[in-house]
Amino acid sequence: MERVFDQICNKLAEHDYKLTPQRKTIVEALLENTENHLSAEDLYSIVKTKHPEIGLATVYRSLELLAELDILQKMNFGDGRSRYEFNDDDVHHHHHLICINCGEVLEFEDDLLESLETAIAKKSEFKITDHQLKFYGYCKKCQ
Amino acid sequence: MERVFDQICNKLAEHDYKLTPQRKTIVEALLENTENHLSAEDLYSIVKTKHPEIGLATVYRSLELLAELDILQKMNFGDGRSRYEFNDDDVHHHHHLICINCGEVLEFEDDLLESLETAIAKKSEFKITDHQLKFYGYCKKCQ
DNA sequence: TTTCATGCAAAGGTTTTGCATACGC
DNA sequence: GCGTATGCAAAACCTTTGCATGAAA
Repeated sequence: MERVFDQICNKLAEHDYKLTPQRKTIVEALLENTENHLSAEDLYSIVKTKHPEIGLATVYRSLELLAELDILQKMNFGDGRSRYEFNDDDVHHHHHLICINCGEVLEFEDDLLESLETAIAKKSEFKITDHQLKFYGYCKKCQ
Repeated sequence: MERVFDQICNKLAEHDYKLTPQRKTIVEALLENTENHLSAEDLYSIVKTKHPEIGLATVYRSLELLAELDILQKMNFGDGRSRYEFNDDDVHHHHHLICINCGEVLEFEDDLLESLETAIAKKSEFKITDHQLKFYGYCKKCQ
């Protein structure tokens, strides 16, 4: 956990950004909720408990910055707000199962897409940097 | 083309909805721009040329209805607005290549995911109804 | 008539922006 | 001090909603 945190600090420093207390608190909140797919507003209320004077704009600006640096991935599950999670480049991608009834989001691991990706890249002449796979359906409870 | 149009009328009728002139014009605009991944606003300005008194709310309501009936699929390419395209249930799914520089969207066909889908469904106890796969990268021009 | 769809305007929700202040090197 | 980051408020943007009008069965 600490190592992840240090990596993030380094990546910020590499690009001449500072790890301000606000940014630090936001990253911590994300690290403590890796399974929750938090929105900006979610993070805002978590961070506010430790740092009551923080502004929502700072949360948005920090998230934008972290996504810019590929530390976070900005996701959209179709509920009108963006959600953020860590972007584990070195680890295999994981994907999402989204319940269209209750909104629950499950994750699953898969590396089947790597070969598909190279095939598509060749055919389309796209230089692919990332992919995102979502399955929609009904979770166990909602069927 | 005409057949597609009739199918849509039938599907509306099945569910006791009328094919009003506004809805008809919207469907026509979508049929004439199947490769363009139109947003509500895009459609609004297209439809306005043929039907100047139409309201933006009507466009949104029609799109919502058509998506509800699974005639359209509401998509999100990460630019803050929803885009709509026909949902060819009988045809194999197609997926999207999105250029993160210029925003161009290419489509590609693939049926590799069907087997993955059934495997995931079994493991997760989700009843999967749909999936969506997006590749992000740089298009030929932007590399 | 009765119902459903529309147009307009207003409201809602999320995200961005402007600007003065505060912070850290 | 100087440049960057912050907080606050306002604005921007997309989408939804309320309501009176209008069309169709």
